[in-house]
Amino acid sequence: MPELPEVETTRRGLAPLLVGKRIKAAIVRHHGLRQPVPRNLPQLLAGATIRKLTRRGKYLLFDCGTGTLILHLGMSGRLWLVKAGAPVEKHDHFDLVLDNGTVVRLRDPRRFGLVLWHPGDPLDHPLLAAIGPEPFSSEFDGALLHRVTRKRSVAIKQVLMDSHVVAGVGNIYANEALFRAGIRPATPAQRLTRARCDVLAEKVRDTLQDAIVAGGSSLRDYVGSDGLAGNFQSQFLVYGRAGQPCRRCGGSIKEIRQGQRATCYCPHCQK
DNA sequence: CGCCAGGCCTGCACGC
DNA sequence: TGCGTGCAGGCCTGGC
Repeated sequence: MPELPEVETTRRGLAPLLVGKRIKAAIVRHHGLRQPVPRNLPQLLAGATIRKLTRRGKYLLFDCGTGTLILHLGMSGRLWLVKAGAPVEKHDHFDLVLDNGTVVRLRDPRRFGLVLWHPGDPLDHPLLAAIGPEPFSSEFDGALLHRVTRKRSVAIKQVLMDSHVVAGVGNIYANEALFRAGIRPATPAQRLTRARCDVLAEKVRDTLQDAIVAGGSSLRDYVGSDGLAGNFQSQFLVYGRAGQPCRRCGGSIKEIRQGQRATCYCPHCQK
């Protein structure tokens, strides 16, 4: 499911409902996520007040004063608010029970998500410390893309999806941004000129921004924290459109595989 | 049955 | 030897 726009949509939907609220209890129904959920998490969270809800890459960070609850939605995770007593379904692995009669619920069928605790500054957590700059920060620009690609022969699409280069860009938005930039996904990264890196950085930001405005993309079962589906998928230019006409030139969108991931592009518009 | 799916970490092989 | 880089595999369930 979620790349940066979906995580940010979730954050924006939940933050006003959670910040300042007190956690009555935390319920872990399944400890077997990508990493084990800490056994003592309920004790750490009970009685804490949520001070802030922020995001770093695809990680959600709940500032609880004494430490931070770190949450990742993996491929199939969804986080939303339900009323206390709402029926629990098969893959509802984690609940934060608030003292106002609502519950923050994590559902994650594939269990590639994470629920972790970190005392102190969450950005020091090993999983977060190594992440590249936020795409909307001034640190991420064409100069950075140009610098980090100089010695890399791997395809530019795989560089975009490398979270150590830039945070939050997954398969969908890498495909879409490359189309907007007019760059072939298989282009060896080191062959991009500085000018093309400038365009690409700009298009990455534009694509993510447009997706956030649309409330993210809803594929399969993803819905936002408010239960509403995002609709950026209706604006996809290439992702999932193999064999369909390019919205710009009318030619046929092509699909290849890169690193076991589907890549879609227009051979005419992307060089 | 096999293959595919929005993520991302680890370990290994390789070349400089 | 050490480092960066580039792959493949693994973690899971569900849908086609």
